[in-house]
Amino acid sequence: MKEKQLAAIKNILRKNGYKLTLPRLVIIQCLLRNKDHLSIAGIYERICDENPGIGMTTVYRTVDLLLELGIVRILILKNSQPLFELNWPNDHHHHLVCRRCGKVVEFGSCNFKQIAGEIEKVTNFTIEEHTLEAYGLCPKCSDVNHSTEKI
Amino acid sequence: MKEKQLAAIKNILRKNGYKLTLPRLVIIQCLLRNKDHLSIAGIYERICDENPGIGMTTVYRTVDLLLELGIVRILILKNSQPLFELNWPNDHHHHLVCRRCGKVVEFGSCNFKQIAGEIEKVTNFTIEEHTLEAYGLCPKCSDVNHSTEKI
DNA sequence: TTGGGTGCAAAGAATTTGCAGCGAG
DNA sequence: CTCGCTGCAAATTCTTTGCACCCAA
Repeated sequence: MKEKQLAAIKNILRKNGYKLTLPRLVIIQCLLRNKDHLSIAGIYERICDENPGIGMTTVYRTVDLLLELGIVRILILKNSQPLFELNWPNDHHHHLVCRRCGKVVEFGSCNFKQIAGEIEKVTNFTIEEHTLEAYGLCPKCSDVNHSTEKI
Repeated sequence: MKEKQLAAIKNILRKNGYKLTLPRLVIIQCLLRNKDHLSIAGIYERICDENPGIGMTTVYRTVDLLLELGIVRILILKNSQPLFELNWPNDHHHHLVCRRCGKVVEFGSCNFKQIAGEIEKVTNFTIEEHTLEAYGLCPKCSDVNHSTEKI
């Protein structure tokens, strides 16, 4: 089933006249393999051992391309480099971030559409997309927090 | 009434043992004067003419301090440097950004609290804050868009 | 008076660009 | 074959740091 996703991505590249080169394939597979959200450096680290040839520059350029084609979504969080994740249709979700350990968890519920229309009416903007991030403490870090307070 | 706000900020600095220096005063007044959201460079540009002595480094350090003290809020948008705005209590709002011209408009409606509790229950996170940004086209850029399509 | 604050310059990160050679289509 | 893609290194851009001097409290 990852095959199917990979094939879909290959198709988008081809349809838009881009070549499927080895570095691009490696980077896409890296994103498919890691459900996590990876930074540029994170992607680079995970591929450079097995593919010593591929440089950081190529990671930047490939991720840029994938962003343009809508294959990848950027995630800009506080106190962190920009992160990237594959952007599947009908996979609308947002992120919950632990301000202590940086753990990122996805959540699906989002009732923004309920108010988007209202905002469009008031502002005359056309809303195309939105981002929503929540910050707090993950269960583990909440515990640490409590025990520190007891000291 | 800006006097009142300025006094409040001075108080926070004093209470936390920080000095109210000229550069800090100038930067705070710049933020009070400009309801817009300013980047570090934006703040610097607006103050450096009248205050040639103040360096970029001080703007970085002062904004960092104001962030720590909760006087200022950071706003991280796509395709833009981080922006900063004064952070008043009971002024919960979010931002609507034009993806073409970069115009930023504030909106107040936000029904996130309705689902925050639910997310906390499912994930065991403690949610402390959240950010919500909507992207689209402002009225002016929508028009441009239409006329270009007609050509 | 005195330690925190500042400016400058230099260091460090992060990202982009120029260009010659490589390889997918 | 050909032109898009890549790797390297250098250039830019953004941010942080070290240190001597300065000034608000």
